[in-house]
Amino acid sequence: MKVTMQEVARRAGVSNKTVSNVVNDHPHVRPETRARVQQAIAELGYRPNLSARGLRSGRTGVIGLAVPQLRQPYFAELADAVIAAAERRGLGVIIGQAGADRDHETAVLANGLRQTDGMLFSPEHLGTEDRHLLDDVTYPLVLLGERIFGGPDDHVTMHNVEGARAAVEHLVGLGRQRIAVLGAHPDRRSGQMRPSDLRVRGYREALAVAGLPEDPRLERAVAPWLPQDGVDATRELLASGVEFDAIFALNDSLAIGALRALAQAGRRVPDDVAVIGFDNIGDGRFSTPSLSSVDPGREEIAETAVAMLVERIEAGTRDVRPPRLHKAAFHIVARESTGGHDDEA
Amino acid sequence: MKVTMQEVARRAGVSNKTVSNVVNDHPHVRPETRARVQQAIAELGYRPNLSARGLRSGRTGVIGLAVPQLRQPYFAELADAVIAAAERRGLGVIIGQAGADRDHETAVLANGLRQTDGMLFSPEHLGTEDRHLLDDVTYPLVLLGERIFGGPDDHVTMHNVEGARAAVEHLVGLGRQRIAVLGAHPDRRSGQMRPSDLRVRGYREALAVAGLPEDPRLERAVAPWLPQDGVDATRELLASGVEFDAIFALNDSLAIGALRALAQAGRRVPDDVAVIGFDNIGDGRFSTPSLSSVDPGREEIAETAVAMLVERIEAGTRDVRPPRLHKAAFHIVARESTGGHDDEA
DNA sequence: TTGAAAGCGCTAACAG
DNA sequence: CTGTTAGCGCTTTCAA
Repeated sequence: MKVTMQEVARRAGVSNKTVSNVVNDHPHVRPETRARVQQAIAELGYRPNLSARGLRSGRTGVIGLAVPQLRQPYFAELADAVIAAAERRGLGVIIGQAGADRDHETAVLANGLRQTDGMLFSPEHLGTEDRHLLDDVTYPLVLLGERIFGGPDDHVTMHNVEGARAAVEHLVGLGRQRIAVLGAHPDRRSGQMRPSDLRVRGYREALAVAGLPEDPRLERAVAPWLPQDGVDATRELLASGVEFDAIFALNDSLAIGALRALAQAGRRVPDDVAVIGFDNIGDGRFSTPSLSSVDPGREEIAETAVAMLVERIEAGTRDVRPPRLHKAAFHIVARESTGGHDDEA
Repeated sequence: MKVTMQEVARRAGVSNKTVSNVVNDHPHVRPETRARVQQAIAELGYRPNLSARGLRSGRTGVIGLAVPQLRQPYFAELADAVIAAAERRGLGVIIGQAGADRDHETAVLANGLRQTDGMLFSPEHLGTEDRHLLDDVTYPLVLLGERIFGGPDDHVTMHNVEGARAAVEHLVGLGRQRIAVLGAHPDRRSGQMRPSDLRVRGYREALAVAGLPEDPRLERAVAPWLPQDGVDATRELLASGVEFDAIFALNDSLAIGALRALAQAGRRVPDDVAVIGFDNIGDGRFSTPSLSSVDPGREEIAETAVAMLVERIEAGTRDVRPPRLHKAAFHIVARESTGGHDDEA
């Protein structure tokens, strides 16, 4: 069942050092010796014990990824991309769900995920005011999203402001004048850098550029950002009686909820109301109508984050280099919900 | 940065054995000694090295989960549930994507996922004909789904035949007589136990019970089971000119594609065509119309699979006990696409 | 180019 | 109740 390097060495008539060299593709092994060792490995079914290797080398070959919940499509797709990026580098990925509350998130950050060389962390509840928690972190860490700023860690994020602005400009370009936004944060403390704050900022910038007035009745606060919340917010918007001819939902789940509530209320999309979301999750391609969105560059985010984490891990310590910030390229995906041509299905 | 048990022991004025006892909640430690050790641990910021523990104990405290792709909602939700179940037992989960092809799946099975005590494996391409691959597996393994039968491993799966039959009976109960099925396997080799084969069997059983004739034109082969495939299959069905008043899609992604294709073709759901899927993924609640489905008991599957794997791991060897098969309880969720009351949104 | 041997940090006998 | 000690399987000097 469990074969050790010793046994392979004995079988091949060499020392374990030589076996180790072969296993790790070190040079300076005579071809015939290598062949003999490889045969012994095959015959015995030897598989290196990664715990021992990890103990010896101080590396586990595994990175952690902490997200709020995998069942949210955005995070599932992100995890998919992260796993693929890690696999390309021969790394495994342990996924932790930091869950619904702040305490759980704090615990995940404090403990890291077990058995990993470093972690990618996408906080939902922790903010810049919790920056001090980062001081106690002893492992390489890359943050996803810009919830926590000012720490010593690398960040990989998206163009929240610019993407939102482009989304609203897209609506303006369709001639829409009364554009509602869904998903502003209920707690409007200043100085926050939550995705909601940034995307609302982009929304306002676009209005300003277009010379359209801001109307507080069009800014709907909702949290969290699940489809049901989109349904609720849209119903409230409809019930409020305020006129609107477009909705910018701060993520696609909200937008999908909005599509549903609009359909139930008999509003046609995009004729009566144009709808655009944010994230470009897979579901948006097949909703009815298909959903326009801001594609935030998920693959680029995953690839860059893993690359940065690997660099930090290989550098050995956490703060050798100044923190870096990478923002992935975004683009607008126009589908039926904004009158776009049905691009795919 | 890295504190060892030795240092904690020195600081607390005890031996490392005592520290070990404290860390692992072993009994027989005087409260005051325990307190002293805990204080030393806190002061030094000691964290046990899991590689060392793993090397010593032969356990890593991590299990593997191999699925085709995390971006498919069914697998994302399954992974979500598995991670939660594992976390309850203090275990981590490494997720591997066995991907699109058979070779990759074979490789994952052969190698296991690195650094794990055992694996949950949900094969998509491997079938019973590949059962011999299981002979070479040396780690505890629990299979999800019934693609591979006859090996020594535990299985956790769903009531594919019964669930499908119930779905079709639901449609029959609505008075539908011309029920199409989407997602039969293109390669109709006999003796296969693929989900598609089983669900088609349930479909036929329900027709037989209802006294409805089978019609090959109503059985549409499609693979894989992504939304686009549902769109394509539904378009072909429409183009074929065969009459139908209901669609049973073998999974929800296909069903969502079908809803889309029907909407584009101007067919009303459920008035003209009732639609039901299988899996009860989250998206179905918010599609337009909301999607009826068979809920396969995902939580139960995850919980049972993890429990079985833990048992196998603790038993030590792979074939101490005869293989077990667990099928989770299912139930029909009736939503708008079959004229059901809109239960949630 | 290969061998011998020393640990990595932890757990579990075994002693006391 | 607590200390001593021997490895777990691997990598890696240091020699040969």
